[in-house]
Amino acid sequence: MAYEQLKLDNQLCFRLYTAARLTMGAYHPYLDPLGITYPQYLVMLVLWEHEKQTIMDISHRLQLDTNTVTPLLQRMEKAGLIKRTKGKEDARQRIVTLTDKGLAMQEQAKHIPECLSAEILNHIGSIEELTKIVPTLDKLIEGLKQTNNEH
Amino acid sequence: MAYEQLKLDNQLCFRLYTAARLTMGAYHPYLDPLGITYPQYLVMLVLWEHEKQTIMDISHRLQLDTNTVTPLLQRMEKAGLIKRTKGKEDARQRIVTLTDKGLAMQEQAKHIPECLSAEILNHIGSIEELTKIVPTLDKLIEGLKQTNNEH
DNA sequence: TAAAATTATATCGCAAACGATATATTTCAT
DNA sequence: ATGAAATATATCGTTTGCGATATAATTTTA
Repeated sequence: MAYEQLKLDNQLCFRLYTAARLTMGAYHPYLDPLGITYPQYLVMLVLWEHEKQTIMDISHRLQLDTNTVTPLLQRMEKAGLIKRTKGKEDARQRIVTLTDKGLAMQEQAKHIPECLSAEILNHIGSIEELTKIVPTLDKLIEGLKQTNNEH
Repeated sequence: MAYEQLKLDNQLCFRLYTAARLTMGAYHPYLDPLGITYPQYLVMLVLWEHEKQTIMDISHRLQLDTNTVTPLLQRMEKAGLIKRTKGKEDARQRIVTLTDKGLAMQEQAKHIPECLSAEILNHIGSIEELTKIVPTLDKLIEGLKQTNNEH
């Protein structure tokens, strides 16, 4: 009935879309106790790596536009995880820093990656198989950044 | 500063999340002329494969809950792409079928997959490398379905 | 140096996702 | 056959994601 290339099972993107959503779902049991969502967890990862960052830094790092990141950070500020202060050198910028609460959360979060790995390992056999696809995903991401910039 | 395992570059999920979003972005130039979004495109793929489906069928196929699919289908019905009729045997069910407009869209859409492939190929070198990760993604997805059902 | 272009962030509106809850219909148990 | 459990779908509320637009500060250009 349908064209072969239009079948759902032949769509790489559908797999990425589904894998991404289900993986975020798998984080739920670990992030709920911390009171943060998966995108907020990503922001925390970025800030735990480098304490002081502008909105631009964060949005570049996460490949998200500021119209997504700004409200995200506003909610995180309201939750007491971060502070947003005006830049001194460039007053357009906002400097984002962790609060004590945000910094302390790192200790509670440090086991999350291995918990996730263990849980997936239970159902999939080998983690090596997953690490093997990382370089391809990175290439794809780099390629798509360019593709999307052209339009 | 940060724990090694908490670094963003060590997160598989972040790659999936980013790859999925950027891929959806790459569909934009092709889906905009059709007036549909990427999730709506997925629903069309499902319906082009099997004309008559219940909400359950569609949501199982796309791994989405009905609370996502129902509003999606309502918008698609308003756009004149599908019809939703009460099931005759089981009145709880809704049978979703394509309108003429929805069916005709298949012709306009049939080149989209190869356009996407070509575009990615431009920036990444080989499509084979991408097809190689498909079995791993499928295993991951199956594993995550189970993981998420346990909680 | 004043106007124009650029840059950094914010706001708005809409479409997804998804947890929680509600409603209607069917099936099951007694 | 009737009340209870299960099933299919819908609704509500919140957070994301993102295009479009606005605002404020900086840099560039004439």
